[in-house]
Amino acid sequence: MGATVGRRLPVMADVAKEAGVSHQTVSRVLNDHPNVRSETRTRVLEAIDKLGYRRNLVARALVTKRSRTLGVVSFDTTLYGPASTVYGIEQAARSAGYFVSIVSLKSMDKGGVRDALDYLADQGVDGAVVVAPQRSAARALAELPLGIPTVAVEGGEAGDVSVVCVDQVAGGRLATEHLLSLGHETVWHVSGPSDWLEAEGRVAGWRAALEHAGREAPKPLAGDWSPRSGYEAGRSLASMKNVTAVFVANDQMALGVLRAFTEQGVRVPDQVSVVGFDDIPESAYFSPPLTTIRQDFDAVGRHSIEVLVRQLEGGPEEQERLVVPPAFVPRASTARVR
Amino acid sequence: MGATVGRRLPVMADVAKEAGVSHQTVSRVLNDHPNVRSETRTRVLEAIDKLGYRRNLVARALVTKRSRTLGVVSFDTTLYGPASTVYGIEQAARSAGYFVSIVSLKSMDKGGVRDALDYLADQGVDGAVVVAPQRSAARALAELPLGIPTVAVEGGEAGDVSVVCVDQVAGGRLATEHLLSLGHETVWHVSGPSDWLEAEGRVAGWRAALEHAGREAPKPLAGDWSPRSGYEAGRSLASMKNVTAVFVANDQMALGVLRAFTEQGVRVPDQVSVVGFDDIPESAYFSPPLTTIRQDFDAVGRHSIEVLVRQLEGGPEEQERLVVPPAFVPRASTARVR
DNA sequence: CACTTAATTGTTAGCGCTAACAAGACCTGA
DNA sequence: TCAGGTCTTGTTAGCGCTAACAATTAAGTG
Repeated sequence: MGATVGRRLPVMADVAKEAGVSHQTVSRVLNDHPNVRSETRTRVLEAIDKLGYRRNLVARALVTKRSRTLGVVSFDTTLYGPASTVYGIEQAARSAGYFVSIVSLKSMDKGGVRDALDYLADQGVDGAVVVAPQRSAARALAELPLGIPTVAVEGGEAGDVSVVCVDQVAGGRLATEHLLSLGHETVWHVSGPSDWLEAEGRVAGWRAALEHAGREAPKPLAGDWSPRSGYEAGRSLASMKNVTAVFVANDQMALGVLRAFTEQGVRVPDQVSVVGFDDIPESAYFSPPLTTIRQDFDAVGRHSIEVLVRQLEGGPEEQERLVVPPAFVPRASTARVR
Repeated sequence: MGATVGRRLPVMADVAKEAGVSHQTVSRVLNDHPNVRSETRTRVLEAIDKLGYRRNLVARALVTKRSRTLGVVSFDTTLYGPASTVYGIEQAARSAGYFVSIVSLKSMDKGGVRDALDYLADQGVDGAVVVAPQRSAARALAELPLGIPTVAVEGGEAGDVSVVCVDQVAGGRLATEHLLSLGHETVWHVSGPSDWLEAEGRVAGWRAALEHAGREAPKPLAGDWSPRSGYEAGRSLASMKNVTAVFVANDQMALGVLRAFTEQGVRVPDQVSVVGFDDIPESAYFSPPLTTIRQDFDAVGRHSIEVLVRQLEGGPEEQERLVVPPAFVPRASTARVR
């Protein structure tokens, strides 16, 4: 860990001279080449330590044509879901020995996704993960000529890229079945924006569960994931007389629904049961604590990196599809109908 | 946007041949060198377009010794504050023409920060932003021999690195003064973990406002930012008779406090007023909607990049300190004392 | 012990780009 | 007309590293 000799950072040749070997031998030591005498290896290692040498990864990337950097394109990482997913991706990538370069987009239209991917490709990333929760993004990905191996997260049936996602349909079914099992005649639904695949999956699961139980599906109320839109849906629901159970497509909107119910004097879960989706850290402390469906974002992130790395490091190059199951989290916002 | 000729990606020499010039002229066009005949420039541009050429930024970085990539080290980007800050950083960096490489840490101890910075330096980043909200991280940063220009976000009086932060003391004062102005005799405080600079600043602001008004400061209750810890503090507070106003150091804990009060039959704001901190998207829909102090994370992120880029691009190299003011957001969780 | 084979090291070339210098084309004004 | 300058372009070198091959030395084998 010695100090640098001059003001110039030491390069491989400096280490070579110090150790009395050729720079190629230094390279061999650094790359764990088998055929290096252990005594020589020690000498080189000591020289590296003495000079405080650090390999120049840019030069290395130029010649190997691998940067050991992965790109991540995500929709608004301020939201809990994307943030958690990206976090999982980053952790997994780092422990697999890759750097992560992130592009967070305000809108996932085709142009945006293409530009982001071009941008990353320019930088020389070896592969990319695209968190593509909207149908538009998934389609863009399917249509784009991809220059680099790419994995889609929540990307629907995206062309010839591998996909890792949470089973949204199962989640919607889980929520709905829970409410039906409590004796509710039917279950209302506050959905996410129709362009989102996750929203669509949850609607499908809800509908399937109702149909399976032979119940009529009421017309879903459309939200946009925000607490505000949940609040508005909640006001509508509060004004109807026959609503006893609501499945809300995410926890933030569920918070808005709860707020509207509270304002209108509708007691949860006494009069109406509410189930959310996501299990954000706050939902256990809502009034009342929210029964919800947990998505394991961390697992999604980790898996996406596993799939990508498998493709990069000489896998069979075939398209994979990995589905992560959601989990039911019972809390106090649901109760048996009276 | 023509197709690639062979399977090999075109390089500068291919463009040069296509345009009938030397590769250096192509380089000049790409770098907006002044002395290129406009006719030649056009010819080169056409060749680039025809071949679908994209400059290899890795090779460029090797020779210029600038990668146009900035590193970001942050504490758990799953949290709203860090996530928003990193988002602001990323947007600002991109529009300034820089890539962003992110390392998100679970613990910001000295070793972690050093490793992260080394890691980024290895990758060849031109500079780094460290979101260092804990005292330990700030100290680590101050003591570390920094190889690259670095800016600290929320980093206290960090050695010789520039700092961008929100004025936490002013925020604490704002919250407390608001409560006092409503006629409350004193204001209780649920603080963040003592290792956090933000927590400390808020305590200081709270204390200063109370002292200025000649009031006794009660012993603060320590939390850890989580709703759970707020809930526990809330239960303690609910059991005391003389509590009429509480300033909670973040919105998540305030949610827990509200939950505890609701459970104990303490009505907010009729019996107790509550003020939070951060203004997370959910807080407008708490029960009741939370009066809070907003931090402009986006501005913090943007400013940190401005400062860093100024240092990188030949600024006067002097240490800067930029303070972003917080904003008071009145909602329904506070009321005049009766 | 000479002769093959393997282990270890060195030498050379080149990844794709920009910087530095060199050289030719083109303009001034006297 | 030509010396002096400015524009425009080309040539050469090299960033720091790894790959490919060459050269040297050590180790087996009959």
